[in-house]
Amino acid sequence: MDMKIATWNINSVRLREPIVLKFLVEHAPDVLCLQETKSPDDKFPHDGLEAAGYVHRAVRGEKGYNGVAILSKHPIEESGHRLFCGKEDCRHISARIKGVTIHNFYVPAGGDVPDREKNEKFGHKLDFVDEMTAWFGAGGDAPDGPSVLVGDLNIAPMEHDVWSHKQLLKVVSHTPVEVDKLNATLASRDWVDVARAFVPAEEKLYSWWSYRAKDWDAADKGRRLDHIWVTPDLRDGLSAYEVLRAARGWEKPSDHAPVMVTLKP
DNA sequence: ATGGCCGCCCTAGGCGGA
Repeated sequence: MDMKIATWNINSVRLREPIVLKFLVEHAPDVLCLQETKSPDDKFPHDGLEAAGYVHRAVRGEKGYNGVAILSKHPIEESGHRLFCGKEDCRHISARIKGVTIHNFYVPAGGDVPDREKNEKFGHKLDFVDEMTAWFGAGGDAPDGPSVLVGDLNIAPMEHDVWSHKQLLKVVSHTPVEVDKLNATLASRDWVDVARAFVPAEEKLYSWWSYRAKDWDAADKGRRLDHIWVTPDLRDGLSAYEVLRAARGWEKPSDHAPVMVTLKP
């Protein structure tokens, strides 16, 4: 049986519960990974999601910021999380579902200035990505076995993952130092970048459009910040990939669109 | 042409987003 996995930076799960439910009804993923839930666990909208059929949930939230969650139609066989950069912030959660370990990440945005001497948020972001690389790499102790890594990684690595490569080279999310570090994470377990297994590298592909643009759709100054990676043992099972761009235009939208992958056994 | 926008919080301006 196929397994459809979606990832979505929801920018407040309580405010956007209606469009989460709309997405679940219309696209029926087996698993939905959320970031920026901005909700303590005791205020998470469990009831609506339960009624929608997502009766298995692993949530890790805090007040006001960050927060990740994995919602599933199928049992969560094991779940866990790891702390990064020695912080208790809620930026990672994992769940094993149907034998596949799913990692859901919310990588720090990194602030405005791409210089760790002047901006400690940028340093935090770089260190966070380094720690991911070490954890998944040869000396790390991340779980073995078929795995999927999803989330808002806040880095658009390739030239056509941004609307203007040249204009964004010094903008946090597309600087060479960030891209190099993300590529090191990608290499740490020979992860497959699912988006680019389906969409040629020369084709523009985005998952995020700023709220500040007057007309996000017409301006189309997007970035591909949301990613789905799979371990090589899952490569042959990849059967579909989609960025649900339409959701960026829904009522009270998130600035990120949901991204989906379908895996065949 | 990035920012003119968002959402959160001990309700109102500051913080974080990217």
